[in-house]
Amino acid sequence: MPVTIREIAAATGMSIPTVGNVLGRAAHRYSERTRQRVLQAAAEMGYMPNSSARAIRQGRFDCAALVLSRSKQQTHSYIPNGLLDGLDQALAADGMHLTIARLSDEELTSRDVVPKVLREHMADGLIVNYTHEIPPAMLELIRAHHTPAVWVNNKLDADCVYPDDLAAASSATQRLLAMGHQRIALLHLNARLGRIGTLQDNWPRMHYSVHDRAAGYSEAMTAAGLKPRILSHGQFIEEPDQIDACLGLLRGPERPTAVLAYSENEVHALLCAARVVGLEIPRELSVAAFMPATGWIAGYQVGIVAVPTVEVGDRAVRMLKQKIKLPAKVCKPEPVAYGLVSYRTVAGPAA
Amino acid sequence: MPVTIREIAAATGMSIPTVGNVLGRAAHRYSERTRQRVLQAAAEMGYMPNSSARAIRQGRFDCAALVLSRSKQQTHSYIPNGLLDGLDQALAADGMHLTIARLSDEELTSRDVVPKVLREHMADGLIVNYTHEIPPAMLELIRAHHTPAVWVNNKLDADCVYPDDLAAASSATQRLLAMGHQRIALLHLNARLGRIGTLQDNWPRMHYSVHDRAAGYSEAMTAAGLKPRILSHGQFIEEPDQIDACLGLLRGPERPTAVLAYSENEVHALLCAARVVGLEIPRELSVAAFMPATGWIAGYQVGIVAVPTVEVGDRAVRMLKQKIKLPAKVCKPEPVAYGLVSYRTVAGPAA
DNA sequence: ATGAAAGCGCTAACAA
DNA sequence: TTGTTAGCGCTTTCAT
Repeated sequence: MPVTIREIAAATGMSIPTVGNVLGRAAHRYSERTRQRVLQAAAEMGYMPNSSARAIRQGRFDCAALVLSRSKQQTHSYIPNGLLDGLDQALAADGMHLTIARLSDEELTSRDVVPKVLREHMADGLIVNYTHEIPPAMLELIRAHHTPAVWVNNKLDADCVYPDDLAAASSATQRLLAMGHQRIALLHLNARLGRIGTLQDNWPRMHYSVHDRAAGYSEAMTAAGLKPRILSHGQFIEEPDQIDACLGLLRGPERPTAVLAYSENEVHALLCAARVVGLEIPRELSVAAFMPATGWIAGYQVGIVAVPTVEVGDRAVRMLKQKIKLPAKVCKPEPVAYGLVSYRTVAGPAA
Repeated sequence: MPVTIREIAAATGMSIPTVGNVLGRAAHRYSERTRQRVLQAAAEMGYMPNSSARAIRQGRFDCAALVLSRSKQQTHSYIPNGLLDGLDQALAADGMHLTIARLSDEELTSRDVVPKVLREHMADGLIVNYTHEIPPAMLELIRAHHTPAVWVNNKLDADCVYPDDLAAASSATQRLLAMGHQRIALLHLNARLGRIGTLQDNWPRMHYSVHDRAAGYSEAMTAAGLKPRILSHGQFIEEPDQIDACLGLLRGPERPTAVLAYSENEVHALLCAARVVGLEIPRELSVAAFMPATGWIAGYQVGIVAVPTVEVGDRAVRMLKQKIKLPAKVCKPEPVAYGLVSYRTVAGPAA
């Protein structure tokens, strides 16, 4: 049986509100003696406030719910650690906490299996991390919930926070150009996100970063008077033999001196191919990848274009707090600039 | 303003309990007409039950909290998708949901920064996923919370659920032996988990699987009259050049015909080295790794010893539910058997 | 089959 | 400085 303020009141001979106030935000109104007695009794008895009782009284839950899609294919959660950190930190600043709801796409179509978090009222706002195109049933659910919602990692008309991949790809390319590289390739082998297409494609569409990273890269190359070179599954590679594809790139004519990889996934194959061909990194080949944090891959600490996951979480919570205050508020989409670019496998091209 | 049963009562002319009962578990006690009116009004007005109100009335939150350590180094959350799935599913079966609390080790030492989830009363139980050794401050916090707790992915004296790495390593090795392999090596290059040591080492210790996978493998090899061969950072490899280490293994005397990799991490380097040496997989080299799910690495779909993450989540929740019912109950540690072993990069040794 | 009354734990008025 | 009263939204008696 958990301890309540009533029991502390009984134990100390104080009234219930006195105990509540001392343990709450009005401790200063009471005498030192009373405070001590109450605090000591609370500590001894192991008191912890019941957050539901408070929630009901104050009319808010001090809670945000993170809504996630459920992907059967991926080994790890598509929640980068940084996102959780950013969310958690920003929420904790206002005494809020995070609750989780995962939905599989199947659940969304069959109406009765709606997860509890969306069926009941238990959060002041929703953070929706839906990396593919949002299924219509999902949108409807969120709307019907009448709870402020902010979308992360997705570009929408409003109320979203996402990494600015367009700008990041462009500036990363510019950096490589500034170092003297001319033959820079963009590598995107991972086919799981779906084929490259346009916004008219059927759901699930690819993540916006597929397009934006390619576009940012191309723009920077074109601006420098160079021809973009994108090695991308669905465009040039038919078979999923990634190492062979990379070998082709590194052995073919006009071997690139620098490669920008769409994600960690490409790096494995690329580093392997470089080793087979006998290229020294970074002297003969610079490698950089879009990743949330630095990581050692096959012995290399790979240069990264650092996806600003923490900041996305932080900004999403800030936006959500605004919307909780002013439920009618519609927020402009917020692209988040990529952070410092770290380049351990990157150098100028060999002379 | 969210809709309450009082407003539905006003709109339909029914009493508050009538509405509450119809929308709750006692709908059968009312006439068809009443039920229809109430349900329709609720639907039209967009009613959703307030879970805090219910929680306070019923004396339980229908909520479990997942307590996580915060690791600065890892790119992805150390929550395998499967764990979340298992937890979520088992909780949803009883109308429960999941809340998250992340603690950094720094927070644990300074007393006042205790996360809300551990400071307040908001869950009926705790699922603690602490992959390193549990810091004493943490244990104390959990104990002081007086809430049933189950530990996952860790071996403790009681109340824990963890993958049975010992048995899995042994049986995976036996399988390879049964296929005709004799020169089987265990590869563990990842140094991040800390050096291999004994239980007397200082915190943070390595994860138990480091020891158990090695032990299970060694046991099976020894039982077959073969000498175990463990290539492990801190034992033979001084520098973190993983590819070179793997090249050494594959080029050295007594080249193994099969390699059991501690995790995905080792596979990158190993596959790369195999390519450099020119070994055909799986004909000349079989590769299997301990991983939660199959994944393509550098173009290969790697054989796995499948970490039973879903089942761990499921079992943890079951155990927690028992402990919620009988708070005094102490549960025996539950090793979870590894699931079906899938082997796409594995075959018998070349004759 | 339905409603009246009471109460969960906490907090916000207000009174003393 | 402290206690009294009332009420958040919902559920559970117990009458009617």
